[in-house]
Amino acid sequence: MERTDRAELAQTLRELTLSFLRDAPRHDLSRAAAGTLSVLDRLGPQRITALAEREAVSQPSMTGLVQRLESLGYVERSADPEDGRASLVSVTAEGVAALESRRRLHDQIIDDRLAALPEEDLRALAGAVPALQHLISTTEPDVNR
Amino acid sequence: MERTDRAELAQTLRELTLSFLRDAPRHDLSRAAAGTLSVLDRLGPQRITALAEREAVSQPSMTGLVQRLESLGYVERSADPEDGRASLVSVTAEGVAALESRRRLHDQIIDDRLAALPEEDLRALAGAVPALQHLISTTEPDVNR
DNA sequence: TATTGTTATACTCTATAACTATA
DNA sequence: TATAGTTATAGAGTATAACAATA
Repeated sequence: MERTDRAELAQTLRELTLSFLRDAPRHDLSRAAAGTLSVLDRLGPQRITALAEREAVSQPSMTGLVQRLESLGYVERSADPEDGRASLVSVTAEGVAALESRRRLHDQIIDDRLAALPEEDLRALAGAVPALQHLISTTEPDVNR
Repeated sequence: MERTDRAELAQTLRELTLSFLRDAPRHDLSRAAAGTLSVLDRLGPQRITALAEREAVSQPSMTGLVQRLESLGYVERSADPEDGRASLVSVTAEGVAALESRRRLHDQIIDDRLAALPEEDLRALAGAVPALQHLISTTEPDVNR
């Protein structure tokens, strides 16, 4: 693929991301909140520091986020039996439900937009699904949110 | 296209969006800030109310955003000669430069990820570019940011 | 009266710096 | 000393309600 073609593709993907981003305010969970719940859901209880690194936020930010999620009933905290300094955060059933609700809502918004496209476009997009999935995994081990 | 296939496509696009979204904190301009500068760049001076509607934020939020952009030197305000109540916001050369810098940075981040894909995936994505552009325009008249 | 915009107020989410407790 | 986490503080960015000025 030519370098200029790749640049055009990158630009298109940037525009697509930003166009979907405008829909984000309709959700109740922030990106970091949804990402944190997803990590806890898939990987089990985690320390504050590990969550902060994964979500690319500071440790104090993650402390505050966990406190907000705790007050919403979406996560619980327990002492780490192996390290008296650390605590382990785990997701609750309510947290999993909120996460799935957010995913369904977001999928529905995108699906509504797809429904407006002609069949030809949908075929082209369907053909690109494996490539898109590879692209997702290029730098991002945690995307299923 | 089958409904279930479309749902899978929607899910893939959601995951892609969120994986790119994690790169957003590296930029200095917020989504609303970048979108506002882009509108001013392409459409010329606009009223606060028009900008608020376009960016889907409240009028007071846009007032605050414009004040911050003004203090950064990215926009200027002048009186509307046709309506004493209104003011017109316009982008400065510094604002355009900041906008373009942000676009280049984001495109580069995405391009770096594309560079890691095999040629086969790139071909599939290239074939989906027209469809992606149509998808961008389904609900979003302002995406070139 | 209706519209344009600002101010007042509050909450979320982010950051850095300073601190406490444990390793 | 180093690490895990919290608290203190500040700023960006969002909202609603109340207000001033103009149409």
